[in-house]
Amino acid sequence: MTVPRSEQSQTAILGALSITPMTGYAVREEIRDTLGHFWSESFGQIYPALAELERNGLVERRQAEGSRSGIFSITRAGIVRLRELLAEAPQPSKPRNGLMLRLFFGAQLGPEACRQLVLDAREQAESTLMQMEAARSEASHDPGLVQAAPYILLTISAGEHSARATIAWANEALAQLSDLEAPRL
Amino acid sequence: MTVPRSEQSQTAILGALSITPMTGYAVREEIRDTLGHFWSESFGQIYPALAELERNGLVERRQAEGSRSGIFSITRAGIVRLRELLAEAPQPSKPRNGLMLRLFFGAQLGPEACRQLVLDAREQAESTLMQMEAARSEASHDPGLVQAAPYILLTISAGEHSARATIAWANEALAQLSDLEAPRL
DNA sequence: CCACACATGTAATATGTTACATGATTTA
DNA sequence: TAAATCATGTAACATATTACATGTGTGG
Repeated sequence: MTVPRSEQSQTAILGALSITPMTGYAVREEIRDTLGHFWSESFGQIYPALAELERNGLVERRQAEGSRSGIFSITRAGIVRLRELLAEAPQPSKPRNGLMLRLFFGAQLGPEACRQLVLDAREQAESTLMQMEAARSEASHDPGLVQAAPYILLTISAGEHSARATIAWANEALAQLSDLEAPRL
Repeated sequence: MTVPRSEQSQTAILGALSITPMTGYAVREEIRDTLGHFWSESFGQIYPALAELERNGLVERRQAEGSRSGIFSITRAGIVRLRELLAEAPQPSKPRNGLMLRLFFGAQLGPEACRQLVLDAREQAESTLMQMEAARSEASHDPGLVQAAPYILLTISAGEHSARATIAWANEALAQLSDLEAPRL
């Protein structure tokens, strides 16, 4: 029995290939562009993982004609494995929120710097919100995604809720930081 | 120049010690109990990091009298270093949200299992929300935290916003999953 | 033809968790 | 006094990023 070799990466990769066959390079682009807000994989994980998936017969590699690039597609066994992996309980990732760490010790950092951190966070959330809205219309209109669209929209909705919550929090936080900078008369 | 040796861990540890001196064991408990929702460190990081901080004169270790346990306290230089570290831009952590990964490929997993995942997420958010409310009254009333309280409350508020957003999203998602299970007549 | 994106892979490094070993202190 | 908790540390393992090496295809 081989070591789990990051089942999480396998799940993401098999999932990407369950949509359509593609190169390893494209798998990474796909994950970055569509799952980017809640998942990430680097080349250093993707290529070894693809090699192992191939050894285990979960994906197949075909040379595109007249090209050096290999197109990976998921096998029947790969689909079965993907469903197994998805059915496992999501392992809670250890949180590492640099913004919150800084604000928690904000008394050391001072209100000015904290204010700037919150402004940055709000800006980023606003950008995320716009990207989510773009992704929403994309997912709704792509005819290749009729099966997957309702589920993908669930994740987009989560991103929107999260971004809006961040913006609302940031506005409250900025008001409170102003009170700290200019203490009550 | 020594390798960065995870500046992030140093920040969290120096921050904890900036509140009050304590043992390495207590540092970990403190981080888990008060920063737990957005930060985590394991013993395997804390003890080596404390040893290096000591070598660099950023913390000092004193033996508690009649005891084998060492009490670490932050030095003047440690405070300076902490402020430097806090002033650095928070490095965005690569997201790995197992719930979203599963929902994204929910078409493979099926609506039933997705529904259960969302129910679990909602339950967890409700639990978080209660813990945040408890933390809020604790932080407001602890006389040792008068300086830090306004900043700590900022992070608690963020946790509350986030948890409420998750609950609202989950309710929407559950409604949409019901539609999928019982298709329109 | 030059720059850039596509494509694959490995090695070095960094980061992080878990299990283990060890023993003191506290509490039931 | 037995069990649980406090306390420190290390080693083995697991995970992940980055830089590098290498080459192909494509558009200006």
